[in-house]
Amino acid sequence: MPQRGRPRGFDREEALRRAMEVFWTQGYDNASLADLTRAMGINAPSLYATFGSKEALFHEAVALYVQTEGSGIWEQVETAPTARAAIAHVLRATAEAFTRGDTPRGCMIVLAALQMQGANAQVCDALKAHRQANGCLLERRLKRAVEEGELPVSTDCRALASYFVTLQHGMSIQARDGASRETLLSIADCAMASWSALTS
Amino acid sequence: MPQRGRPRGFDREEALRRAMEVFWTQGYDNASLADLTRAMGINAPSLYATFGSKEALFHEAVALYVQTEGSGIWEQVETAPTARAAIAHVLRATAEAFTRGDTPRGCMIVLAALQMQGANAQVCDALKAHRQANGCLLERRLKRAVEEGELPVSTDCRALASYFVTLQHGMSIQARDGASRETLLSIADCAMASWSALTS
DNA sequence: CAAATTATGTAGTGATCGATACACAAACAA
DNA sequence: TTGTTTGTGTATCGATCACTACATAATTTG
Repeated sequence: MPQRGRPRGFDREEALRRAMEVFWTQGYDNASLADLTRAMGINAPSLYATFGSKEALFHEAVALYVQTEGSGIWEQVETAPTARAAIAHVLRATAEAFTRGDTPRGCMIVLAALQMQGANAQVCDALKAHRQANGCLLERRLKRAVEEGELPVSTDCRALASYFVTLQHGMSIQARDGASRETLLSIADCAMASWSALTS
Repeated sequence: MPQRGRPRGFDREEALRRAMEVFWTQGYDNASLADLTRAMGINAPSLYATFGSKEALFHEAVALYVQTEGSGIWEQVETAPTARAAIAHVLRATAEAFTRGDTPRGCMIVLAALQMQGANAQVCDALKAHRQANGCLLERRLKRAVEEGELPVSTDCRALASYFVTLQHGMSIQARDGASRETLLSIADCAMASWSALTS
């Protein structure tokens, strides 16, 4: 039995993509159901029947964001030949992704929900977990570089990972404030110019 | 004539300070009038008679924040003997201010309003102006350091200022995510460890 | 005293929030 | 056909939003 009942009159993935863009630009709280349904081209009951609730829709939108937009930034961390190349790619890909022109500026994971009060606690915690996962990813890559001899054993991998991920978070603010791609790339260059000083 | 009519029944500055803390922790949108009046210990009509509107109250709260909380971070930029000392102080003072314990974590200017949509545009622009003013402050200090011979004339002051201010913004996210004072200080140390590599 | 002025508390404004009740439409199963 | 299942559109729900009308309290002025 393929399907029962009346078939859905819209593309679920396309609607989710539209919702992601709304959450990305406006954040979780500021994205009203009216904004979402207008962008998705559906009415509220269809949204609730398909996605459950505004919060469930947001979690799906975050998953889609990580899978599509975020992958170009973080996917090569493990496979890059060196930790230096991995982090250089993260920073440069960030500068490019945040100023693409056809997508909102900055990172949805950083910008969509920062005030953890009351009902938004779960939403905020989910984004926080994603942010911290990125930090852990960098830290693991740095530790591997120490094991492989790329970096000295005295390297403080946790501090270094925090440093780079903090810069990457700050680039979201800069992008939202209108920083150009050249500016963001120069920031990435500054960070990498100090690589040898940081790993000695 | 000292004052006419019924005297105000509460301390204006104390109420403003309470409002600042609410905006600081919850952001502009998420801070409801019910939250504000509860924290300030007054009713809505008193708030409107004294401050005009929620937005006007927010602007006053921002001014108070810059004057009280932000001053410890930025006030020594001009007077510090060297640009290096100025920026080192900014980063270390940031790490300490963001993890004080008796105040909300992170910077109100960075965290209080990031989604510039519709009615929040003016609020968002005001914070954006403050953020960019900090970047310009650092850039001017670096240019002065070039003029004074502390830094070589080849120094890209704008890129360097963007780099440090981006890191400072990212520290707000880290602080909100629970980073310890030691972690934030290690981030500041990483940035300063690369000073000589960045200024050559 | 009375008049004028300003602040406060109660109670409510219309608008919008996220979420739904309900009747109807569109598919399949029997 | 008839019954079952599922999606859609209208029209709303109670709660909360920022904000205020209005009567009263508290003070100074005359």
